[in-house]
Amino acid sequence: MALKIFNTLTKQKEIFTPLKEGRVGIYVCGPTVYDHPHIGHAKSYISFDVVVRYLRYLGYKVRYVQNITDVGHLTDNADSGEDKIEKRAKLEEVEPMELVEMYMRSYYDDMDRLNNLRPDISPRATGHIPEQIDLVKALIDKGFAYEANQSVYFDVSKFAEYGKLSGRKLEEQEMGARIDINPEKRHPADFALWKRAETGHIMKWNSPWGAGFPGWHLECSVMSMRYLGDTLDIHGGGIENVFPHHECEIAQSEAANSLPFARYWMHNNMVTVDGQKMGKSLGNFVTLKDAFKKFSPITVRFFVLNTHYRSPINYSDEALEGAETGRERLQNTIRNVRKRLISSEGSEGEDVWKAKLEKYKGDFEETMNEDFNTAGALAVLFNVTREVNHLLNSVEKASKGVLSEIDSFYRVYGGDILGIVPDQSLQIEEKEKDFELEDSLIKALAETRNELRESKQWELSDKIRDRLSELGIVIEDRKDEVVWRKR
RNA sequence: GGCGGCAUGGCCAAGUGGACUAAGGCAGCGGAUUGCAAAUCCGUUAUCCUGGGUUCGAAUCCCAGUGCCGCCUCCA
Repeated sequence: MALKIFNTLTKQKEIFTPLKEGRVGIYVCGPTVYDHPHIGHAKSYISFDVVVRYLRYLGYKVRYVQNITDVGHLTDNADSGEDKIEKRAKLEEVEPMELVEMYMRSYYDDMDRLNNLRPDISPRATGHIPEQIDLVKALIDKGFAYEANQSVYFDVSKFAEYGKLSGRKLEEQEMGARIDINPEKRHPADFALWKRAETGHIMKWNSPWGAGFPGWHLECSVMSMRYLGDTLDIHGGGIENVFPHHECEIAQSEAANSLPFARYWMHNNMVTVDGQKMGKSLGNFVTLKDAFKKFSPITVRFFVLNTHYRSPINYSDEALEGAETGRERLQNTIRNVRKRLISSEGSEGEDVWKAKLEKYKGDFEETMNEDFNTAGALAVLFNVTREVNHLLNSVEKASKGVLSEIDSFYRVYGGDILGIVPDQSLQIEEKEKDFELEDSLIKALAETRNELRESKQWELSDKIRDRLSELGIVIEDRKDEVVWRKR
């Protein structure tokens, strides 16, 4: 059983083998930090977070690089228009780098809440200007690029394989269909490597061609190769970047050093809202901060993982509510296991459960090995949960041995790999001072209520339960205990 | 105009030639449990967009049609 990855380059699932045994270098296109992250970022970065987590689970030493674009991304298209950062900075009356800091923090803040692990390296485009200039020089020297009026363009006609990722042929494209053809270019499909800074442009650097700034595609080539070598194992990003962004990355990288740029190209599909693509420029995007007001970040994560990364998902309150209920069910069982663990003892039945869980591990790996089928992986978790609930409801008490086997299963498969099971949910909660007070108060009420129940004073005992329910506290009368939880 | 993708129960969503008499979640219904609830468990709800074809056998492959979506401007 081996991990298979759908490679956009070959349009099929391939068995994954890294270039260097035991090590994986992965580069994922990061955000342009000029606004708060939205639900689309969540899908993309949760998907790749799980890819990285699963590769690590399989034993690979992974280096995960995800850039921060803080210059060169223009409003109209890759080669014209205003710099997005500069434009927004003017609007908010701050320095461009101040804006970048602001939204970079916002980005990491949201990603942390989604329980995405931080990349190992988060290089910034502005921190790699000399390297980018070097690559442009190399491309000019090799005849793949030309200077025109202090800008430098990549000559796509010189790179025979241009189009191999996206399946596009230059002659079939309707050039200038949607954007004006830039007269500086020899061929309309040529793309900017370096742009001259027009008067008033703030973010600019000196170069052999005059003051200017790097083209958008350039940073990814430069930074990925700098930290992962000339050939990456995996390059990931959103499907909308296949063309032109990734196609251009391949062209400039492979033209420069005549080596394959990336061995596996992975692209995640898009998030739609009401069936329509969500885009920054369309204005219909849902920011994560808004989503988090209604749903917990882990619910958003669950929602994303419930669909394969290459399928689109439609964001709606109904769908998120469904995800929330499902996630809570899972969480409840895990909490119950952890609660029982504290007071349990012995090890009866441990072997039986080890064998059971072994089977589920097999199921989990089998489905994840099929191009990271996280929806299938969640199904395995629910199948385990059904069986665990049986155990929890049975008359004989589960032993400590069994419960800790189950707990570690959830920690590894629900926690380490899928990231939807908080590490220490119970312990953290119980360490909080407020929690202790809250717990004693509710338990005091529950005791009183139980006395009322014993004397069959249903009206009063129900009133207590209803009042607590109004406050978001759910009371469950189990056979031998009363438990409470927040809704 | 060119390129690509998708269409599975009320909703979401796996599965992509034989163990599918189609996973899992949400919602519903019936039952167990409960003083009533909650939680949990059990049962129940699909022949896979339409029409052809290939095959011993198709949700899964091919052809045609219909519908939806993405890319060819920036976007994760």
